[in-house]
Amino acid sequence: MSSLKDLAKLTNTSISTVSKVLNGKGRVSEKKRREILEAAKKLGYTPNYHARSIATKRRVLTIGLIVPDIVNPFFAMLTRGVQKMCGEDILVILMDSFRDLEREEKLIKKARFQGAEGLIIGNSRVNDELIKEISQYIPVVVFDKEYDYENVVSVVLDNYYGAYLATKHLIEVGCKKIVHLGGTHELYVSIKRMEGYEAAMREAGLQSKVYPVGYDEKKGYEQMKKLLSRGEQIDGLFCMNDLVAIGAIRAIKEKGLRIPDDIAVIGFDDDQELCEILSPSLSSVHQPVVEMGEVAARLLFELIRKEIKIKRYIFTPRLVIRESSLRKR
Amino acid sequence: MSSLKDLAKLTNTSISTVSKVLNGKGRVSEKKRREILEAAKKLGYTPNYHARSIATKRRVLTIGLIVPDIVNPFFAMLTRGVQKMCGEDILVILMDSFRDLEREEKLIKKARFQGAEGLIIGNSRVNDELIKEISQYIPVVVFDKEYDYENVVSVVLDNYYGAYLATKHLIEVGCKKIVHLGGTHELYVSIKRMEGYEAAMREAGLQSKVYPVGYDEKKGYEQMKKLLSRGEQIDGLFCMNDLVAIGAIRAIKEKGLRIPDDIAVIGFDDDQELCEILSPSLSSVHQPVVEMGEVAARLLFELIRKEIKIKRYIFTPRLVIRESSLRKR
DNA sequence: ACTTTTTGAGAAAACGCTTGACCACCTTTT
DNA sequence: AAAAGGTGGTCAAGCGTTTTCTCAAAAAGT
Repeated sequence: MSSLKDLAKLTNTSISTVSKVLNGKGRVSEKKRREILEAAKKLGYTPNYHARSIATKRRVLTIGLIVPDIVNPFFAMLTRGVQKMCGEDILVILMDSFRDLEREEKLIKKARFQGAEGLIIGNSRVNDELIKEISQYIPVVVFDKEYDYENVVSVVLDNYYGAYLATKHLIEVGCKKIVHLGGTHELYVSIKRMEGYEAAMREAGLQSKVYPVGYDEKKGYEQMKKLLSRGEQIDGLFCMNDLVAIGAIRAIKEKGLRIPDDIAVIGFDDDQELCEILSPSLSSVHQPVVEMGEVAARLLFELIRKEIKIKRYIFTPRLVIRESSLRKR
Repeated sequence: MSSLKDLAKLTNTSISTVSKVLNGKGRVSEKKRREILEAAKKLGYTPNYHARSIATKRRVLTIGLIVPDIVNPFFAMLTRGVQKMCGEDILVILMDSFRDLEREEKLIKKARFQGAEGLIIGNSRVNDELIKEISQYIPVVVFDKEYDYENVVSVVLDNYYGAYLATKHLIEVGCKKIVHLGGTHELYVSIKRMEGYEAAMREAGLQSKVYPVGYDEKKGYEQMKKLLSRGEQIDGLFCMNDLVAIGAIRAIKEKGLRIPDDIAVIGFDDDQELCEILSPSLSSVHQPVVEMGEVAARLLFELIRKEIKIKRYIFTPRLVIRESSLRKR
């Protein structure tokens, strides 16, 4: 990499002159200007952003956003919310961990050495110790899990309540044999959703049945197919997210069963565009994701400026009932 | 913001000692160490990343990725591809323009002052002059449009051919009155798709009918509803992307028409997860988006290192036929 | 008690850049 | 011809770090 020094040497001028030419400041003769510009091109000079940044004392605030899967609409919308709050002057470095735990850990550890002054971690599976450690160095906002560390703020949806609402709704439309296709037990979100489901079932005196599945359409399809083919009795299905629900629906249709009459289905996340597009349209527990992203970013800024007031921000979910669960009793 | 200097002053030590403590290097007495750590906490010291970066001469390569809409799966997948190629050590600053032209321009202009050493611009509507100008300062990789500027590389899908393929397919399954729901005329992609459609129609001696619509489900729905309600004769529909197709399908269903028997529909982009989920599943022109993202990133690196060989990289689309167009003649 | 080694701490250069102060030289004015 | 003003350019300080070198003081060895 070439520097101003190199350019100055090459053109027999001083560093300051070169700098002035390149920035269009001060007065410099046309001749020298040309020479310098030419030399710059020849050496392929690029200004060192860091040096400039420190010389001008202009600090560009940079935050890191770590998501497990940017293609998942949930995280895409989260990202959108964060970006909205960041405007044009705060930088967001996006890191997709591809649901790879090892990669996620590396990303988290490296972030602060890469300029991030704060971290928003969407739905993580890394252990608490790492969060604790990293939060000693830079502030962290996490989703869907509450921590009691000083520099960590949680933005969570009340997953328990959302699951409870969904399950109760299924019960109300007359389902008796309600199954829950859940996520892995590593994830706080999954656990809470499972608990909410179980609570509603218990309350109604029904027996709960939980199958850990995963997060995508394929997993939902496979699991549901398996369940149906071994003759499991199901008339209601609460899925841990919309994608799983969609997969399950595919399996149900393939089996020739009707939705919602044979099996009523409800998802979680409420990716509106997706849910409404489907036929039958998919009932789901709505999370105000974009808003959550905005709040996360705002809280992170406050945390960075050390003017934080709260430790967590809880959003309350809302049930969106569509065709997939609207059964006439 | 506090600096090492402040800490040194506060603890009556030197800058170097403070630095050593904070980095756990060299030897420092336990007493001083404590004092310094405490002061650091008190002042809320955060190391200046830029200063460190320049002192250690470690340059973190940073690139900017500008997309019009991260929630759109196309761009989400693009992002994923870019991230894949970037691994853990190259930083991606993501900027969502929210399809706001003004914002997009600002983002592009600012990027280089914010540390980006290269720019990947996904599907832009900004004028060529801006691209030309900015590419004098930092290398640019663009999608879907070919430029003849020195520092710009294009990664494009052969949109013309894709549209041609799709239209021809509709013709082959027996459609006669094929309508194209297109994007705006500002976008190169849209134009190419329209041209491909028109070419195929001309070739078959059919009359083309193009309606500029937009990019999302709602727009597709509204336009199609309008067309149907005014009694337009349609038996085939080529949509400029999947979302528009989905909206159109909703309108068609609402009208009580069958797909593909009354109207065969085909989309563009082939967001697999989405297309397969639908019923009927949606035929679409497939773009290898993730791969395109990877290639874009790779080319950008080469451009930054000035070892670029090519000016553009063309991907050839492939038709994925599913239920929505599979009509028995 | 004297030398040698270890330990703790500071001074200073360097990283690449910006910027205000400064200075020669050349014009123009009076 | 002297003063005043304009050019074109250099010097040097400063931004916040890291890191090597140096040095004094304390600890250990003789």
